[in-house]
Amino acid sequence: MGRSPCCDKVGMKKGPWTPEEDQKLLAYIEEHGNGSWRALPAKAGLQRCGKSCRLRWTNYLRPDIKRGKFSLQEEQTIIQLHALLGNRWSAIATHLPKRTDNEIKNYWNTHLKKRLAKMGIDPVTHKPKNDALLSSDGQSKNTANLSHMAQWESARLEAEARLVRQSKLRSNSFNQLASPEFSSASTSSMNKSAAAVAAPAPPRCLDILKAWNGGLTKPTEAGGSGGVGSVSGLGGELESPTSTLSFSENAPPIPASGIGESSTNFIEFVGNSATCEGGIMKEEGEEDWKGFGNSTHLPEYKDGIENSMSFTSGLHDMTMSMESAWTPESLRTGNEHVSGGTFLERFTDLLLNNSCDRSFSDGGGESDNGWWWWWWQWQ
DNA sequence: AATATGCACAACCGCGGTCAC
DNA sequence: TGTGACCGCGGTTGTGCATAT
Repeated sequence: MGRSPCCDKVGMKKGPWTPEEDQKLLAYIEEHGNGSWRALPAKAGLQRCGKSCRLRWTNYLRPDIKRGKFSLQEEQTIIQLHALLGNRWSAIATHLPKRTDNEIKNYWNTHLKKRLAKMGIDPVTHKPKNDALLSSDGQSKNTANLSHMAQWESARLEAEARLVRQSKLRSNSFNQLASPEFSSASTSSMNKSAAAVAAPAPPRCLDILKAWNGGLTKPTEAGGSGGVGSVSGLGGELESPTSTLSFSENAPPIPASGIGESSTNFIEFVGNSATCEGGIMKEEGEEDWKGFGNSTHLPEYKDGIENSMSFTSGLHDMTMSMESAWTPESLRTGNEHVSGGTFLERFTDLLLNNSCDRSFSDGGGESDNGWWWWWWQWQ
């Protein structure tokens, strides 16, 4: 469809924002919230178009924005999510609390993309440019599975991103207070309407990615039998690393109200930050995701999945297709290669595990390339 | 010291999706 | 149901700073 530019009015200022303009915008949003962006500039006394104001607010002035260098953990998250979602920056941003989609996009374009390219990895497909590495049968099978998983996760992550957006909207309209982190921030003087746009707690998908990668790739630390054992450790009820397949068959039927009034469920799901910690928020310890199969944790995720699944039939269809593609047998088959380790397995393993050992990275900047260098050496 | 080049990031532009009328 | 307004997203451009020559 498209539409004509909103800022073609004569006299609209463009270009960098001045501190005075920032102050005006902040003051207005503090006072009135950020309702209609189109009407906002006139009311706030700004010679800007609404779009420009919105951009300035969401990308710069918003109180819940973390600025500065991306951590290794954040880098890994971006890379993994980009592999799944592609350039869906807003969806990726929902899993990186306090980072904006614009910031992530810029960081990808200026740092990560180049780094991957340097390493001979296609930043679009996330595969090595020399695909000979993946030519053996088992690896092909694993790659096929990974592709299916990626498709499914992609759909689900997108759904989650939409949930977050919905949650944002709703919390905005109800003027609810945001997360404790926000309320304790230096900008605590911001009123409720401003606080309402603070980022919600991150969804749990990173838990799943980690559990998936961990289950597939991580040998048991107690000297167990490796990947297969790890998967079984996730529990018989969790045959798929993403835990969805068995749910689609065994889960109790979703109540009609759960579908018809799904938005309520979504908000509960998204807002339940307590169970989201296992993801990117938990940089220290990282213990939760390892215990993903824990019966106390599982139902919560299960609920989330069900809610997500009720969100879109497309997602459900994807799950159905996954059931044929990702069977327990295929999982086990895939894990036969764990001892040797396929490229993708080891790659994601490194992505996830090296983050715990900061000595690999961050201190050395570009020169030592951190875990990338480690991975490169392994090649 | 002056200029050229590269880099990082903020901001803009145009389009698609959604919603109200 | 069709239309237009609004919002949000992703791609692109512009600007300022840092480094190299």
